[in-house]
Amino acid sequence: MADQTPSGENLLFLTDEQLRKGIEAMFFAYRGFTADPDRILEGMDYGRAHHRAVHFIHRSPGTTVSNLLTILGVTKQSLNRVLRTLIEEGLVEARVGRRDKRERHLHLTAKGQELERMLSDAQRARMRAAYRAAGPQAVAGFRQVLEAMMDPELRRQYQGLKESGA
Amino acid sequence: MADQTPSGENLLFLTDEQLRKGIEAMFFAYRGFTADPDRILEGMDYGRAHHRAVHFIHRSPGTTVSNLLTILGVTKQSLNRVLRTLIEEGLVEARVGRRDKRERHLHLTAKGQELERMLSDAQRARMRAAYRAAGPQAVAGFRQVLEAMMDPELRRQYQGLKESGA
DNA sequence: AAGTTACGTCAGCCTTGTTGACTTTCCAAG
DNA sequence: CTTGGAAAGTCAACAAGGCTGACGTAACTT
Repeated sequence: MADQTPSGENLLFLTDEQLRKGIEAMFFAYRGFTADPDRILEGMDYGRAHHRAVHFIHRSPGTTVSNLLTILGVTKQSLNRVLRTLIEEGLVEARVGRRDKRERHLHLTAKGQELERMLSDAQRARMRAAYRAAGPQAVAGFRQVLEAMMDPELRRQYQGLKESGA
Repeated sequence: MADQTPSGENLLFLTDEQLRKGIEAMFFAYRGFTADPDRILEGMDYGRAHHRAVHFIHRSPGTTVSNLLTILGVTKQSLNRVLRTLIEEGLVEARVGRRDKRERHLHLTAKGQELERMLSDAQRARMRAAYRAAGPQAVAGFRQVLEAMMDPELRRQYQGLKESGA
């Protein structure tokens, strides 16, 4: 219960300096994280917002617009602009719901899947390299800390995506 | 050298599914990461870009404009817009260089430090909670993976920031 | 004296986010 | 069967924060 080493554990990893380094690590790593897809997208008519939509439609085929809205955390006007171009250009198909005809169920077309694969190949290549360099133990820690950083609401969204994997 | 379990190690953490979960974890965690400062900033005249500038000026007092440019990875026009308002509103002071009078050395004023503290307190509180929940082992892994994800150029920038820690 | 560097600035554009207002469609409950 | 509200789409306007290109000035370097 003492102020120092409260549970006999070394708490040096909770110093402000360590926390600041963690913050900066997130900042720089996120830049790397988005760099490859951004590079691929530039020149095409699409951007990061399209990538996100395509990713989650791939991830949960048949998802509805409002589902996607919740996951992406943007307004429907914002999402709609993105979705409209994806549909117009034949990357995404919006099927009217069978049960509830107000809903649109979103699917990637062959062309959409092709783009998704290009983007996620690039992004996974970087993740794979990082994972491999750091090792399984580090990867487990990485995932734990990231999960703990999420808002509870988002954490549930995240965990709800199929194949939660331990 | 076989295709399966190449080094006798368990490589299940490198499956596409695991990599995708990692990608999604980054996405959702980054939202949490920026949420608190964003909340504080909204309503003020500032945004995320101002936060970043203030953070790195605090971190490296006396840094020059072009230094900051490199770290933030934006154009000088973009940074200038942000820096101008920070200087006008008395959060940042730009001192003409003693040795090289072309350079401007950036410092936070008392008012600037006050904002920096508000923002970083909020952001560190979340990091601290996440670190505490995950434990020191996990934190080490977290940092390792993030470093491995950075572009080499950015990794050097990151490591160059004082108090590298381990 | 000439060239280069650091910084600032004007103008204009793009992407991606926001509000607010309104319509259409459709399910479900009274 | 009507009606209330949810789901989706759309128009308009705006803001933040990126970008490019073109210039200007002061100061350092060769």
